[in-house]
Amino acid sequence: MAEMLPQQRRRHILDELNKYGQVRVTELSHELGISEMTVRRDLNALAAAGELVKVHGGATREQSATSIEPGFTRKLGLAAPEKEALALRAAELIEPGMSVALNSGTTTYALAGHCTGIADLTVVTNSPRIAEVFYSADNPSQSVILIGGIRTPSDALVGPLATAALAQLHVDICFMGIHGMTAEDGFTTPNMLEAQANQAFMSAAAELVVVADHSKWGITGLCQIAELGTADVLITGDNLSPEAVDILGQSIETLLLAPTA
Amino acid sequence: MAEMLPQQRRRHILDELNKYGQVRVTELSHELGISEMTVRRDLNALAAAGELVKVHGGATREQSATSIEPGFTRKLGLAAPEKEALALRAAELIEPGMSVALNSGTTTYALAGHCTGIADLTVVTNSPRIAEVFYSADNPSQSVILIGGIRTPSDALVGPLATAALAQLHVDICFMGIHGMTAEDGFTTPNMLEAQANQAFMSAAAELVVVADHSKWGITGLCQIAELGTADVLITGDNLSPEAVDILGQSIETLLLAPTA
DNA sequence: TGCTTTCTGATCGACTTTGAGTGTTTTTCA
DNA sequence: TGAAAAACACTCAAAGTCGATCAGAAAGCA
Repeated sequence: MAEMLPQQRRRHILDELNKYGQVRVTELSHELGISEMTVRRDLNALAAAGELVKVHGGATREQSATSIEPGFTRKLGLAAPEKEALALRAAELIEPGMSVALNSGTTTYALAGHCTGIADLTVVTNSPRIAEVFYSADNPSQSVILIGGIRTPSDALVGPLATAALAQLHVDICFMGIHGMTAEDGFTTPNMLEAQANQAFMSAAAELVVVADHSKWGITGLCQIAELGTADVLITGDNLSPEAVDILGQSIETLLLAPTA
Repeated sequence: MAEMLPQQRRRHILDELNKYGQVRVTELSHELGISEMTVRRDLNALAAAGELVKVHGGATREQSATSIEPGFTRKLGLAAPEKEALALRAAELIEPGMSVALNSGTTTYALAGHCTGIADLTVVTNSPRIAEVFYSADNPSQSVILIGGIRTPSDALVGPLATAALAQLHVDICFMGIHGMTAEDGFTTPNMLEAQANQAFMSAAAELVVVADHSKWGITGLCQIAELGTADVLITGDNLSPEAVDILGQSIETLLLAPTA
């Protein structure tokens, strides 16, 4: 191997990494004809730049999508206390015997955990993860309908199959988690197909309850699901700014503020 | 297997776990070419990180260990070697670019583990667990359609929603696991709704491949799915009795016997 | 040329990983 | 129930890896 500029050398390391998914210090040292110390220095620089992840013996590519989805589990941990409060407040709206729809989201996921004890519940959801909560609880008086479709990264089943299935169903109440809400743009989500599925949820429900923690206010996602006024009830945290509460109060009939402290 | 960095090794363990739902210390040791002690250390580290749950002999996914799911996981363990052999044989029938249907079952679950690497695959299934295998693998060239419905104890989504969804779809090939088969009653299953869903799978597929280990022969479930002759291909173990092979050969065009030893 | 800056390689003590030995615990099966 | 087999955890020595440090080499600049 001819002499290489440091820049080329690092480029080469990244190429190797892309080719094999891993590089080891000893191999690079031998292959490039440089000392292990220099290889380590290169790896350190590349790691600092976020190009790779150092591990004992060498380095690997960052993405670890295969292990645990950070998208869902981690997000649940973030605003967990407030989400729990919203979920508790939402669960109070559910009576035994009702049919309930839960779209996919971390707040509705938290809500699901509080619903497994309610008798004679029929649950409709497009989230395999939420369905799993009820499967595990195995409450014989409950029935769970999982809507089919293709899965988005945020664990929602969407697409033609999902909307077609929802068109056939009618539920008493739909709890809907969203990604953003503003006075102008209403409820929004970053995923177009999810927005479509959520609209199908709305059509299938006699009553629409939107659950959204205070951090959702002021955020506009790519796609509008509905105007603010479409929701019959909005459940949010009592740490929402008074101005926001004021604006929301004008559009939405019932505003429930869950205690967050 | 090339030398692996510890980090990669652990990821590999998690991949195996996602594919098969369980891993064994001895198998991993042999497969990765490392001592059992090192495998145990890896499992301990992964268990400490909450990525899996250690059990005697190996490790399982958190889900199946905490939630009571005797129907599925245990059954997989029983005839695992033969099921694996069938799955391998079945996977050979799949070409890149195909659309494939997998009904719910332990054999098709095993098959799913061998399909995650096939490019441009479209997978249709009514098993959340099988869908999860593909979600975890996260192969960007594959798309997974999960059929909706209500869930049976054996992890199948069935009912009107399921059959309606399948009526809209057409796949090149359907792999179907069954519970019993005899000359008189054909392929059978104990669950009526599952039988119905399986018939919908058949209608949606250009080619029907039934996968059934030798223990299924002579068993009649409550509900007939189809006559023996309906299957284009039957994949079973070579430890099936010669008489059964003879009878099956008369009804079914192609009989594939997977080596079980 | 002489000076500074940057890069490099060797050394070395500290740390990590690994597999084998050994005794204990768990499981299996008669 | 009890013995054999399998799986387990603990420990230790060897091998491998790491980063701090320092001296020399190379490159940039006046």
